[in-house]
Amino acid sequence: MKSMVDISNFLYPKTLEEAERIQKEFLKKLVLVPLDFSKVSLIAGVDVSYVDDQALGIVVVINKNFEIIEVVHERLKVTFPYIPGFLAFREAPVILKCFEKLKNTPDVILFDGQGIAHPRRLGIASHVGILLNIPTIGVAKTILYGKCEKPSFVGQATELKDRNGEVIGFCYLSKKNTKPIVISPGYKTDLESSLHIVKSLLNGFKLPEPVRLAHYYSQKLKM
DNA sequence: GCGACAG
DNA sequence: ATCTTGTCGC
Repeated sequence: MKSMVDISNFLYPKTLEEAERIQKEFLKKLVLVPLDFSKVSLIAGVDVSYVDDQALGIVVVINKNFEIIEVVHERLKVTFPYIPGFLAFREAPVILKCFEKLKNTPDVILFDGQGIAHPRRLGIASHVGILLNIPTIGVAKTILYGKCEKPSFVGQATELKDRNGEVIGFCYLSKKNTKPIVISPGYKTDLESSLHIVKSLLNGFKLPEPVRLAHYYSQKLKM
């Protein structure tokens, strides 16, 4: 996949204030529209793990039959600390590096983290989606921002709402004896389509297959 | 000022 | 995320 990202400026803020300005600027570019899963053929999953001060990024591309089409990985020294609300500034660099190497162009990308379920609507899924101009969805293991009632049975989705009561995502019980996952649209997807797509990719596991595989490979690559 | 707080 | 063994539940 060809690199079309004008890296450098907004990728490495020097202060939190600068990072917040970038998020507010990116918010203007945020687009939330339905994504027809029937027109999707390639789905990517992204994950990042760490070894000392090195970030290991992984992108796994599968088709709708859950067959692995491509896997790429890259390493990059981390330059930004982990600060809730600013995860993208820590992980986007190595993720973008992976996409520069990727030959396929996925129709939608699933992230391990939030989409718009974020204080400024700019979780890592939204952030990277804007940079790549590819539809994205956030699939997190815990809530960063917002409140929702706990789903009580497998398959139930409860609305995740912000302080104003606006729905920004869903808490979804994808499997028995597990914690609900947090689903939110990232970019060029919406609430309904992001939930539908994630459900379609579960394949019996807690996390959608692309994300599960990405996490699996990122861990295995360190052995 | 006191909690909450993706990976 | 990462440091780490066994263990409860399906």
